[in-house]
Amino acid sequence: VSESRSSSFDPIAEAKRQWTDHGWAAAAEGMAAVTSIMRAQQLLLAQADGALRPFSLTFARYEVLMLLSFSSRGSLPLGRVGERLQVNPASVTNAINRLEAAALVRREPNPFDGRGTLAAITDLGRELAREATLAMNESVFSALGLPERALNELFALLRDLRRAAGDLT
Amino acid sequence: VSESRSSSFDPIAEAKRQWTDHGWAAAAEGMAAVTSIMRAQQLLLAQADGALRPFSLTFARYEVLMLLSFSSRGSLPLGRVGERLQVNPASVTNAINRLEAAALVRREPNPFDGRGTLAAITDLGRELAREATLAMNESVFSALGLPERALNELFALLRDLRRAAGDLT
DNA sequence: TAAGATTGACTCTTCAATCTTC
DNA sequence: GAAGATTGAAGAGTCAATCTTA
Repeated sequence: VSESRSSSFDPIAEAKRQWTDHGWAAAAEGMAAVTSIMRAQQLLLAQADGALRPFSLTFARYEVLMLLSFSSRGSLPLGRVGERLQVNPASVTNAINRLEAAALVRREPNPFDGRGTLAAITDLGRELAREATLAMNESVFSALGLPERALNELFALLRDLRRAAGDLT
Repeated sequence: VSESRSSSFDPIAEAKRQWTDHGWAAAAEGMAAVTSIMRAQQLLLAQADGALRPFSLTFARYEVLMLLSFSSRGSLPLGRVGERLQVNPASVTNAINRLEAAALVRREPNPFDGRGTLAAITDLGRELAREATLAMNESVFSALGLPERALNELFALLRDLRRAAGDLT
């Protein structure tokens, strides 16, 4: 195995080596893949939150805002938001509370279900979502430093992983 | 574009379509890759925490324990733990507090630096780390449902991404 | 009885401020 | 003054319990 001659040390590659040395070779690839995903998420989340800070948004709330802006009526039942974003009902309540406090979203009663509540994006919310997306596209999504082909491969591999994990039905 | 005929609906593929429709095609692949990583991390973290629950460990604390068990002396300065795991000093303090409360780790003064503290793994910590790893290998790392070749590709792609993000020097 | 939403308790993370030692 | 570590406050996530309505 050749080591990159520049001072590059990868903790995950090191862990993989340890796994093999301890007789867990069969799980070493999976360990390395899982740990890589965890670390990449951490880095990307920090970048995203940084890009969104000027808009007083977090990535979680940005996702909610984009989901609403893409919905055909500009509003969705809170439960459906949680489904699509795969987060707890409690997290949705929290996110909508903050978005509502910032006047980016309004709560409305669900006309089809007296128990339900709709989250409806406001004009201000649409405007902020557009601006935030420009920032996200420039500072995060277009700044990953990987060629398009690699990004598509990554998407495909992770889609398989999500499918195997029971996500995506 | 062909739709899988079984009821498979992928929110991320849908978002990618929206990105293209809104004139953000140049960033669509990056958006899909980033969102995929976020979602995959969420799923894997839930699986990991589930597998570690019988041991009263979280993934964060499990990583600390493994790092210490692999270190040559069985102990490391807290600062180095944070470096390797890429987490805040405050998070390290918290994790070590819990591990110490469970008698899996002991704090010791750093003989080479009066300001510093070492985290040293105990025999109990080593034993629990071994058992937890068997569970993680079986329920998570070997249960991803992807062929070894795909896992290696995933690792390589994410290593490139981490490198471009300034991780990994 | 079940489903939609909210609340409160707890965990984990980050940030700013602080304390000790170099 | 700078570095290692800790503390307290705030954000965001999960879980269990609760309230209202179907």
